[in-house]
Amino acid sequence: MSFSQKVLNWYKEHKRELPWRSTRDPYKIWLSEIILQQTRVVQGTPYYFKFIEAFPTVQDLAAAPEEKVLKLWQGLGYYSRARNLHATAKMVVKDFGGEFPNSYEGLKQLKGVGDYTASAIASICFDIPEPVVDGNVYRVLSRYFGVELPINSTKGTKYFKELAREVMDTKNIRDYNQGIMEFGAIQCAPKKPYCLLCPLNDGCAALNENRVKSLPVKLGKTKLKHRYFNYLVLVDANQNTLIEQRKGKGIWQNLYQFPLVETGSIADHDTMVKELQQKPYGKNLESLVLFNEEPIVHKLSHQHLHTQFWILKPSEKIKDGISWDQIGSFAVPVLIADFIRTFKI
DNA sequence: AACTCGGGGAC
DNA sequence: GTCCCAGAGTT
Repeated sequence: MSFSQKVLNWYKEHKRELPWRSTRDPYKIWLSEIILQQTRVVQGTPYYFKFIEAFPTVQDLAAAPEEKVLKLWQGLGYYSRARNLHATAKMVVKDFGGEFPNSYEGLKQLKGVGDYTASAIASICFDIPEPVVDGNVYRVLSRYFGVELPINSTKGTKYFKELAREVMDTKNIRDYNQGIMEFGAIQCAPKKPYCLLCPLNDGCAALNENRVKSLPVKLGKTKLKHRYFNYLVLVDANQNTLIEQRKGKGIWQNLYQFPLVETGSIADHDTMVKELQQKPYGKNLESLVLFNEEPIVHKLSHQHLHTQFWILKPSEKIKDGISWDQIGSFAVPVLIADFIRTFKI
């Protein structure tokens, strides 16, 4: 039996019933694929339901303000996905009459839709024989065919895409593509796959050569940066506070946060007093109190954010502030959301 | 080709 | 602590 036929048989037997598996609606498939980029199914699924409920159609999504899209996306990470999601919805409505492109090349031109996602939508919605190559597929192919090229190298990326194209089932591309990803997620798992009862074990190069543990090969990660954040939590006599929107490049673009002072190391009280001289509200303070004695270390992929929250009581009322109970309506990073949850005025 | 961009779960 | 997740975009 062929590789692809074994994958298809396994999939038929073991596939999970997922909410986007029962439709060919390009809007729903596209939404699910964007949500699931670098995201586990269990983490993304609640967001899929939230978005479908808030925006049943691409027109609804396109008509929404970006802030509402970001608020719904809050907690899922990689927020450029949400911004691109919204931009693409607007483009589909404005330029394409509300219809998604029905070709691989057309789909790839959408913001946030790259090689993988274009192949996924094309195959799942339109039965176009394009192979998907996600993290699961890299793992399955590298093990079964014993490929040692790094999956995140230029040569590796090209090689695996060609290999995936050679072994795919063009007649059942919709099920095959989802099948090989599901197989990688459940059977050919990253750690301790149960090869003993794997239906592909006899032809698996990695298993036969005892290389399962060392495949796939991946190039080294870039190293960690440490940053020191000091958030200024203003609370005036009216229970108003100040927030601002992150602009420009970097993390959390377009999300909200408290005014931020970034320092080169952990800041003490004196340092903050000096820093505050530069702020319009920082010169006349009734009090400046550090909320968390031990810095909170918020961990991102490539950065650790050592964070202190400073509670400021200004002598005068804040202008351009918001009342504290409005704060929940803004999209904020998890770091800020966690603080808001624990801090009671 | 290397870097950036989040958060969470499994181990 | 480490690794990885239905990757894409920028430099």
